[in-house]
Amino acid sequence: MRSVGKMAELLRVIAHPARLRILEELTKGVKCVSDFEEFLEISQPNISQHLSLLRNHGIIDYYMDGRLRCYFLIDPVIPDILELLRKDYAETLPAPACCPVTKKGKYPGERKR
Amino acid sequence: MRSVGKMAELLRVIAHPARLRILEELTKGVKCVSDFEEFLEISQPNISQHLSLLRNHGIIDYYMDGRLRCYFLIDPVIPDILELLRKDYAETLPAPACCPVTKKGKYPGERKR
DNA sequence: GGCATACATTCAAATATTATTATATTTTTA
DNA sequence: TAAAAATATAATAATATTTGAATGTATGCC
Repeated sequence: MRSVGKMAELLRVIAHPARLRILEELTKGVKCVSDFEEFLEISQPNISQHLSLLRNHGIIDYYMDGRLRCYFLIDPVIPDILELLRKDYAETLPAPACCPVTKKGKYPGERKR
Repeated sequence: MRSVGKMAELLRVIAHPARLRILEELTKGVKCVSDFEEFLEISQPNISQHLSLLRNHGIIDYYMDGRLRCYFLIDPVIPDILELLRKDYAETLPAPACCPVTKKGKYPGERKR
């Protein structure tokens, strides 16, 4: 079981639009840096920096193909997280039943929303 | 379908150890601020700051019970994400099949790991 | 009304993240 | 072997996040 610290670290590392798009692409297959340049409107060094961050955290890896670096996903939780994020939830969660569970609480007052 | 920017924003907001612990507790039921003080080793104002951030992003809400604020989850994706993060994955993803999909690539060279 | 409780807000300092620019590295090709 | 291609690294500047300290606000109770 992952610690809360590790969970936070993982989320922090993927919580960036460019990195999410990189990961989305990698769930479809191997991609090299120049492939990413085609659809990310950020500079090449910046793409490399995002890729390095993901690799340093064990989320992706690469192999060499001539002078290309072919990146691919290695962390299996990533496709699952992306699938959840794409999902549409119709409703917010049901409001809690009338009586608060909190230790000090008594009968609930007005809901402020 | 959530935009990549919205996905990143959601992840960024929950990607903090204290906020993850708050959310873990809230998946179990309603909690007020003093309940959180018992297991988070951070100051009361800091707890309030984290709660405000989560509320400003539509992840939690509260109702008043006398002078207690009873917080509860409203974003339905949160329990699902937490469940995924708790899950243990035995293996890393399988390495990609031998031939890179990348446009420019030829036959893969040595894997550098 | 006055005090205590429960909690929020504000401001500032410390720290972390991000993007930019310039430069370096590695491999292929001519 | 020199040049070009593909990519990484380093340094810096801009921005965002986090925390701590002080103070503010609302509610219930005496």
